[in-house]
Amino acid sequence: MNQPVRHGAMRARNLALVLGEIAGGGPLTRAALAELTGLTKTTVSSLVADLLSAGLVAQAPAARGGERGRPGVEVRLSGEHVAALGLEVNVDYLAACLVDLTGAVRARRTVRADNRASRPEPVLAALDRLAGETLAGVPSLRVAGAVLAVPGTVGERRVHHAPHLGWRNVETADIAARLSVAPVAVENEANLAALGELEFGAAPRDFLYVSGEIGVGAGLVRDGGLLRGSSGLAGELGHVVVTDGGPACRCGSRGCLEVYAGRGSLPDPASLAADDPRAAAACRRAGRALGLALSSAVNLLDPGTIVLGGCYVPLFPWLAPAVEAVLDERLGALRPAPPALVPAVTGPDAAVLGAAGQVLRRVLADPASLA
Amino acid sequence: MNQPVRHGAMRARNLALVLGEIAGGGPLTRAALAELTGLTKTTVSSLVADLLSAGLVAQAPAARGGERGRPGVEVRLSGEHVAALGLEVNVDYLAACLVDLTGAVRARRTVRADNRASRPEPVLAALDRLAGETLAGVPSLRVAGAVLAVPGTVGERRVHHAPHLGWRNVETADIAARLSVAPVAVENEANLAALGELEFGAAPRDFLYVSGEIGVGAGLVRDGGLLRGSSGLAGELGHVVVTDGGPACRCGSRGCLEVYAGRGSLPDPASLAADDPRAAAACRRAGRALGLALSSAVNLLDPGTIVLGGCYVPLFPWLAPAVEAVLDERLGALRPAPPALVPAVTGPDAAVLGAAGQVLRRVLADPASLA
DNA sequence: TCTATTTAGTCCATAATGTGAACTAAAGGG
DNA sequence: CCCTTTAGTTCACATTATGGACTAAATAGA
Repeated sequence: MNQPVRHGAMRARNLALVLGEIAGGGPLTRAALAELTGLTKTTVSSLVADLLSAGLVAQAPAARGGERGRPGVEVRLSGEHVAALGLEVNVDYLAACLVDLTGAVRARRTVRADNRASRPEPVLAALDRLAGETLAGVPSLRVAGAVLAVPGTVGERRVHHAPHLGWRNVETADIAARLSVAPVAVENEANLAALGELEFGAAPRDFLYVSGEIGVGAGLVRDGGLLRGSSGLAGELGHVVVTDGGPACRCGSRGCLEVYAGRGSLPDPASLAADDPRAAAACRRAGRALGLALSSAVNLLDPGTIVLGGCYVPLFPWLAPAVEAVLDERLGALRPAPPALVPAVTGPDAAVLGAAGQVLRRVLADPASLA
Repeated sequence: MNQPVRHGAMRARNLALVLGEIAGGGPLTRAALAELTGLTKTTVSSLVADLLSAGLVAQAPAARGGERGRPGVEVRLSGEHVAALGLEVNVDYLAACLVDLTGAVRARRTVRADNRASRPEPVLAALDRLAGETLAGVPSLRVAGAVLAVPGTVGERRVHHAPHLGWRNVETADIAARLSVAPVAVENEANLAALGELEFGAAPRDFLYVSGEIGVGAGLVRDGGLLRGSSGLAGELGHVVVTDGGPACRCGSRGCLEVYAGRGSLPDPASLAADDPRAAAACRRAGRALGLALSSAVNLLDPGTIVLGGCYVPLFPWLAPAVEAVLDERLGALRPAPPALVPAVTGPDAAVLGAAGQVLRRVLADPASLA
């Protein structure tokens, strides 16, 4: 941010501006791009030429319906040259997926693996093999980088603590050194799931994603970016107070949301479908606790929408009424209306997809670094 | 953000870069600026010439202690030309203050006024008179703009709701039209107090400011900027759950923090100084509630530091131990250490100072708009 | 005191980049 | 077949940063 702006930086920004319009607004002619960006036709032509030679965009004559004038040439994102790798280490599986610039998933692999109380080295070796197999199927794409999703707290330079994996203070640089792609970034799984929902799901640009897994996490997406916190530990919704002095939580405290609404406290969706009244009651209890914690989160973060993901998705029809009742009750007078509550649509792939999406986002934001 | 970058924008950024270094790093010579910014001496000289002719900086020969070589000319912020107006409408007073570019308070006025259940027009007329009087004492300064602090929720274009003033849906444009300065922006009082603490207090760049008044508000400052929420309603710490089903709160819900730790529930600092055990016990109760709410806030927002402001400042020695005890208890295992807890230093002026500071920040971020 | 050295700041030719008007290209309409 | 319309390119020009040469002003040492 505090870098001087030279001619190169000016061009880099304009390159990103044009590429961003192409990515956001479908295929566009140079003339339309000039109109949209405010740049001259001359400049747009020159920028598009750079994007073409970098392989980021492709062009084709525009399909048109009888308008007068010379037909334009439409420029669109090219899926044929650049792609991004999303990786995930989770408690009982490893996953990799390759997504091209257009957002199309070109290859995907998942293997079961018990990573409880594991050491990073063998897990990363297995992950690197999986990544290699994933790339092997689609050899012509240049991989612009990878992002790794881990279920734990991730700071600037290291994974602070991933309790279910038993990892503590694992340096990002060490992780990167054990993988055959570069560059590699590491990010919290719930955060990446939130971004996956943003880019591959139906979520608006501004929402709180709640990831219901063994633990409960949350990622706040604001204007397309994540709230990370001063040390990357923001969004620990699972340890928000529900009952002062309630049952003990594995974090050492008591009455946290995770105790009431973690996967361990939720019924099987099958028994709900079978109209088991005990399961429905358990869902209502969890929903009330989730509503209480979310009311605090809404007061503090003011998200426009709340997206329930992970294991909350199949339970959504039973969970949502209780959550909404508490939100209505607690958020009445102060704000116009409580945020909308919706289920996630990306499913268990959200985190890997979000991880790949982060790489794509970096490419779109700074195409000059590839050209 | 999605604007094309032309030569003019390039220069504007570099102008801001140089001015930012001058503002942040005290008086600096052109050579030092070139070193710090990465720009060439030539460019720095040209940029400084623009800043000088805009009246934003002044220069004077450097005081030096026997080094060899030609002595440099030190460039520093000039307090003689540009200033900012901070304004505040609160429940029982109006305030205005004029701060020059160096951050020095050049004039300040406060008048008592009962603004409960008021209409905006007469209040703004009185505020405009107060602003006029404040400016009258210091006629040579050019006022670059004003920011108005109000105790309520503020969105992009309007004040949504200021319950204690009885204002609802008051348009920012209408407010601006009734004041004799321009441009005018409006912002929540707790948010501006947070920024006041940032710029005029001792807070780091990254903290949660808790404003204890009749209600309890909070402003999260991250990297020098504010977390506003999707509709400007973030930071409502006062209505975070402390006890599900606790005593009724004026927001219509129950067991909110405000019930336990609003000004109405806190003892008089004088009785604490007189060692009244009942007052100390009340403080401990409030502190425990504040600690519970803050533990949720820390889990969600991960601030590096928590600054207690407003009426919590005189109570800090009695309040802090209870708050810290709860934070230690609830945040133990997950993060390295709970955030530091410190009292605010700016006092009741925090909001007006922060308001003026916002104008200064805008000038520093975009000096080209004035030049 | 004079000269070398060092550091600050300016001058000027050059390079990068966007602008805008003129121009060329390619379509449809009459 | 020519006119009009729209797309895209060419070229002279403006703006701005660069970098080396130059000037300015101090101290150190002979």
